[in-house]
Amino acid sequence: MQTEHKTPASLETLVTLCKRRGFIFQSSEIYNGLNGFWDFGPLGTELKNNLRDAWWQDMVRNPPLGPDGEMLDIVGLDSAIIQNPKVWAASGHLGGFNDPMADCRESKSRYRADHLMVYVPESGEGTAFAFLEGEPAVAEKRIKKNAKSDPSAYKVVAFTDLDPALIPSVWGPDASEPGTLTEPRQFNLMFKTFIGALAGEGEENTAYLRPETAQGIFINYKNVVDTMRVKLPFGIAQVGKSFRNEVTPRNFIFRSREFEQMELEWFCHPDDATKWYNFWVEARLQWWASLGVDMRNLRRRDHDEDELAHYSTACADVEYQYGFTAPGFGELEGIAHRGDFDLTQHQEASGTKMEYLVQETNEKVIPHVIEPSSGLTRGVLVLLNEAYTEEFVPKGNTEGGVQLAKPGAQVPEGYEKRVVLKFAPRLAPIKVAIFPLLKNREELVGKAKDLYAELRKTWPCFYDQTGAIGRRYRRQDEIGTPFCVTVDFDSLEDNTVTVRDRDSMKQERIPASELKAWLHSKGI
RNA sequence: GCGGGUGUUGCUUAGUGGUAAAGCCCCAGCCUUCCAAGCUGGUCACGCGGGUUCGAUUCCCGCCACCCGCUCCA
Repeated sequence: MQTEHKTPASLETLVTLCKRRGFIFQSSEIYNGLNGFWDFGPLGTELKNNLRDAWWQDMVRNPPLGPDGEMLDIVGLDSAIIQNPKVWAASGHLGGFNDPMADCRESKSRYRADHLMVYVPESGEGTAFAFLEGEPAVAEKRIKKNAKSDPSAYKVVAFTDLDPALIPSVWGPDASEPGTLTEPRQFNLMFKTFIGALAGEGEENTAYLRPETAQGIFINYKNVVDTMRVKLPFGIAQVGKSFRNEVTPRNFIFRSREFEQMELEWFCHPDDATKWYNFWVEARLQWWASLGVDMRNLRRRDHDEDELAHYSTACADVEYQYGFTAPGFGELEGIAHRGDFDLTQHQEASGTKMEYLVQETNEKVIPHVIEPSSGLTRGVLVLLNEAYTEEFVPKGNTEGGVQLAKPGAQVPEGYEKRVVLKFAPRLAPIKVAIFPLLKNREELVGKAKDLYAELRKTWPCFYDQTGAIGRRYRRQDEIGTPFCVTVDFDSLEDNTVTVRDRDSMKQERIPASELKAWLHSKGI
């Protein structure tokens, strides 16, 4: 059945709901928060774990069948967050991205500070004129025109060596007045730390929090090949935290400085790499759809050649129409064809041979790598976006059914608004809620608690006896609990219970003895 | 990092140079035989730090966080 296409929820709506219902909190909130960091509350933790477990189940333990219907071999890994800094030198994360940069506030240009030179008046007083190394003409012209002076009255100083107090009097290369340049700043996005309790903050003690989980896989590639009897092609998967010192964390948990990734590195023969690349792009798109994400909100976007990263020969993103990007799309997962870049880099930097011997042909190859790299944190945001639904439901009963609320529409006469998170049952933080119909009847309460004690052995459950039954249903709707079980007076007679479905709001009477089997059949 | 905006309880709002009000939510009690009912009571807030002032949630400064636009996203 083709369902109506929902309008994406605004970010503000989601942030508010997440806080109110215990999904996601601002990190360090009681100390005014910390930009770019978020804490997962009780329900957010369950949701995130469920997404992670679904990925692990569907990628490592029971991956999809390959392009020729064959079973794939993928093994798991959990590498350290802090690795030898040489890893990041070899991967390219350190080199070339570690230079101090200066911005021009006016022209918005960004300069490598070590490429900027400055004409400073010998007297030390007055405007100084900056120019790009090797292009002093602009500055010399200005000295004559604006300072009515001659370059010989100036000395040339590197911008990086300039007294910071003089920066406000520096005239940038393409500014229309002095004082628009910022102080040089480091732009490396890796978090630095220092190893050893007594260690100083010297270069020799510096280490980095990993900016991606992928490198932990590459540096263990040989260990896995030597111990796990894997044969090409095979995959190594890892889920874990990564850290990037983003210039601008934005959009709730979409871009945060601490986040989680779910990454697969698929090692294959170079001749087959294109085939596997295409396979994984399609497989990953399908996987998100299998979680109940509306295909109309997903799309594949192939990177243009000029936006490919230095390591990549092809890359496609799985994009999602987030509320804050709509009608556009934002990245959810990237599938990169990394070629043999990483293994070759580590082979050269470490001296460890990364070749794989293909027994059948006695051929030694450095495998090529296809990397489906997915954001677990972003995945949670997608699930929340996708699940969030506003509906109009008839007051007092459910006979009139439910209808999707249009943004800004008035609630129709006789209806009221319901907020419901329509998570796939597999992903819902709480699977079953158990209620006694009334809390002032001991028999109902006792039986409901017995049921709760039994069900919580198997599933995350929630017991609630507070308020009217309808209120309790709505509370569960708002956190996405797929099933509510109510013990009523009939239950005392014939040992049946009612199970109320979150989406249809319909009830079904089930013998208590069959409840577990019934719930299992619903995919929770 | 730059520019603009915002900041009163969990949420939505009111208000004031003399430390704050309401609705919803939440909690407790009563009631209630299935979809946010009712009654009674209750908890909870002026983002943080300075300054001015006898006194600041209110005025000023700084900071922090969030939102929008740039920038960034290897």
